[in-house]
Amino acid sequence: MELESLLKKHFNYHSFKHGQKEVITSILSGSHTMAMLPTGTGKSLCYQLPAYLLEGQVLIVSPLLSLMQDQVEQLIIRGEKRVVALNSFLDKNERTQIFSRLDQYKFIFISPEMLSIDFVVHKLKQLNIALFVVDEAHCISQWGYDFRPDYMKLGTVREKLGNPLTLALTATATKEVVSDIIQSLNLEMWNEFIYSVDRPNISIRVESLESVVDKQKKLIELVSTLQGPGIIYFSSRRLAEEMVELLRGSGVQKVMAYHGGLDQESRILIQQQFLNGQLDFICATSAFGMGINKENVRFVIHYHMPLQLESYLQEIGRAGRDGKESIAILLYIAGDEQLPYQLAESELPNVKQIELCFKWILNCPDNLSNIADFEAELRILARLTDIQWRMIRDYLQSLNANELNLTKYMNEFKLFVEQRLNIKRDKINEITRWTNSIQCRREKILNYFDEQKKMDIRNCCDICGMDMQSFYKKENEAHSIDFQFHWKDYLQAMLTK
DNA sequence: CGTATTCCATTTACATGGAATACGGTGCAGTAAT
Repeated sequence: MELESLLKKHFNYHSFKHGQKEVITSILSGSHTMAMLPTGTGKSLCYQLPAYLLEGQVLIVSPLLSLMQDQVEQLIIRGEKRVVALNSFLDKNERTQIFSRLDQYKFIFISPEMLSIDFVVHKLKQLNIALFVVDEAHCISQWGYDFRPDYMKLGTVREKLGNPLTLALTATATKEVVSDIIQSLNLEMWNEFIYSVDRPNISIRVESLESVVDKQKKLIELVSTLQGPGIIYFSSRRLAEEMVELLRGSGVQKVMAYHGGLDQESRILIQQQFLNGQLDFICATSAFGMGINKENVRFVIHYHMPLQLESYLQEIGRAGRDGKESIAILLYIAGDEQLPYQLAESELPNVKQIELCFKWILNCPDNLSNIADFEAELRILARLTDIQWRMIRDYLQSLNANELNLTKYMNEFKLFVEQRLNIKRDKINEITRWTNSIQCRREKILNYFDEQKKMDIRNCCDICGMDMQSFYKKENEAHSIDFQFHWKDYLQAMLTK
């Protein structure tokens, strides 16, 4: 077969993994393609192989700078030199240079934010874009509404680029997420490849506890007895840091915290140390995980519950990529769902803030023509975060300045925010119900993703019954090999690239 | 909502309890460029 020989030639693999060939064939037939492949199936091959059969450039929209840099590196290591990442890492000179010879690249990685700049789109338009790829496409649905609104503009961008052939890739997607992706990309006809989200080798367990002290004790007990390596997820940076100290105090040494508050260097370092086995445990926020491919993670513990089952599934999916038996444990105290509710609420502007803003604008003589002029003042006055301000600003900018009925618009905006909040609350309700349920954990998750549980699984979940012995450290376990890893050299290499 | 921190009054103690307040996640990004 032609595809297999290409696979051998460019990637040195002998056979495709589950789903890859179908997705690639679909693209090569010229159909827009929505592919949901389980974590660790080698999603990037789905656009990299077709790239060699298509005339023109492959444009890949990627959510994280680190992910882009990583993919670029991988391609370069494989001998593909025609690769570039368009992002804020480029300095002025590099940028000028690269934009002047964009057509010489085969693979162009880009952030959705960059794609919202007119100049960039103008430049891309002059290319022959053979394939428009949205990597981690669930970000559209998960982030696009508020956190990273440029994700919602990808459809418009696609149109400006002349509706190129499109591939959306993700590992987690409910029917709603899939339809969000299709809609916001403005796809009319497309092929869908949806595979099971189930990961039979991950046992699922909820530990109900009475108090914070119990929870901390339980965490220490688990981390010191379970077979590592493992990831512990928190919804608070401070707590992640504190638990590292607590674990160290209890004799767990090879543990570090990872969250968005750390500088880029520390994040790279800690991630690498975990990948190399110099760290056994990571206390992390949701900042940790996307694009991390560590095969032998044996457990994922949640100290706090995520804001939706989609996130939960993504996070526990980082365990057991090697197919070996692994465990996911959620530590739960009744009422824990209050933190997610609070996080969801504080992300959006509240009624008071909205009223304050509109009132202020109403009293402003030249109100909507130059929003940027009063940004600073208004933001301080209403104590708006970046995200809150952006939502308000984008809404104001969408208004027709000729017929200003601010009261009407304000109520419309309030309603819009209320609806977003209700969607977020529903998701939290869903995961809370799941936590408190007495039905098979796996079955309920699968049902949420519109699947049925098809087989009996050993050590399925705490409801079906499981033997915790399988997950404890083995006696006389050989200590993980310490690689001679010179982190200073590594960092130097990363930073001078 | 729940937890941790700060503030303040007490009846004069350098400490303590209770009230008020702050905090809680995810990331990209030209100051022109066609």
